[in-house]
Amino acid sequence: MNDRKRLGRPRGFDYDEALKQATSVFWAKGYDGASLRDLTSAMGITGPSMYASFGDKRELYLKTIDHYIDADSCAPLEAFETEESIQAAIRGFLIEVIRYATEHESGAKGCFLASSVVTTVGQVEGVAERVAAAIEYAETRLAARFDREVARGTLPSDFPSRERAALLYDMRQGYMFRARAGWSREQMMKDIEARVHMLLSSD
Amino acid sequence: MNDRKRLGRPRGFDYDEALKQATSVFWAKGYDGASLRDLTSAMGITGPSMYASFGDKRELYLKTIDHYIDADSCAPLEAFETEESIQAAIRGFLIEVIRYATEHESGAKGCFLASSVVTTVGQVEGVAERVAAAIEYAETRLAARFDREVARGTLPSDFPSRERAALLYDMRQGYMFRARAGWSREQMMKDIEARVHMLLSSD
DNA sequence: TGTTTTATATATCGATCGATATATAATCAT
DNA sequence: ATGATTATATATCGATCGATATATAAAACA
Repeated sequence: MNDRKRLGRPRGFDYDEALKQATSVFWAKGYDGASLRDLTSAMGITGPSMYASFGDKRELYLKTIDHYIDADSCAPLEAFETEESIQAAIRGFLIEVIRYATEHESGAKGCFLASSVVTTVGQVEGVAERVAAAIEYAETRLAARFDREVARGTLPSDFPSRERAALLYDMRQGYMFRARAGWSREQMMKDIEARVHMLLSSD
Repeated sequence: MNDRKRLGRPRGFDYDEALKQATSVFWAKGYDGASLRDLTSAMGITGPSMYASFGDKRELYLKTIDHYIDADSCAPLEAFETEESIQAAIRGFLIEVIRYATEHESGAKGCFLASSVVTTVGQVEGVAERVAAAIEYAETRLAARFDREVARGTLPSDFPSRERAALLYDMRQGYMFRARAGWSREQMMKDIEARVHMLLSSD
């Protein structure tokens, strides 16, 4: 169906890279605060190219959200899934969350979804369901590892996986919010061990 | 110094009520998304009256944030401080948070700070320190009651009050985020009891 | 009553907004 | 080479943005 070579003049910029730059602008300035001039300037393309490749401003915005969910916020989840013990997994997740919240390459603090996109729910059609899906997706992956530990016998058979996954995700949201308010990495790293312990407590 | 009667024509609108309406508009549309026409229309005043009474758009925005922190988000904290037992206090706090997140009179979901203001950190001068102060204020009040319970002997002497207060606040942020994404009151009420228990766990 | 002071109402400012019409450039198909 | 197709560049559209100049209305002071 889709040949590698398409008809007509090929585009002179990298689609995903442009989307990434647009994400940074939306992240830093918000949906309405990001003007088309801000966006196209950061993307390195002209207005008409943006409209031709991405649709209008709203469609570009939704594409940045989808791209972000797919590609940008996975390090904590991957740490959670690959660390050897469940303790190390939780610790790794929280450390990566804090690192991400405070040291993102774009210079923005927090999380695109939690710090910017959340404002446009109810204002930009299509946003609410994407945010809800992102929560559901992350919690499912978190709960899955807890379930695997239960199956392996390293967690008790009545361990409330889904409940603890939700709590872990709430901790993530808390860190994102604090980072946005200017909290430092060091401030947030302090009670990680206590949180690891609490997330695994049986009683 | 300030006589009750001031010189000149008295203003024809209620200052705090206008501020409250402005808050709703900023909450629903964000800082840049809220136009002066949106704002003045909701406030029931004309443009020049807004500028005369509140300054410019940015100053109005900061005033809505201050007013919101002072007056609008206290129900959960008050429940936390007035309930008889510490268990009931935590339960009451979480229930009030969920109610607030899903049933605010303005129709907006979530929390003004967590769902809108957070986007404008780094964009509108004066916002970051206000958000940080709001976190600090809430956590201090939460930790204070834990400390009181320790003093009363209803919590162990090594109970980590500040740490648990922070976790309780993170739960709040999680609920606000979920509410913004469209989660229902019922969905969020499910694991309250488990959370009450976990927040008080000693081991 | 007249002066001063503050608030409101009308009208409108220049700047910027998102979006596009038009023309040109670069590729594939024939 | 020629036509079809897609991307880019320039210029600019009407609408709306935040903000204000001017004139009028309503109060306290003299």
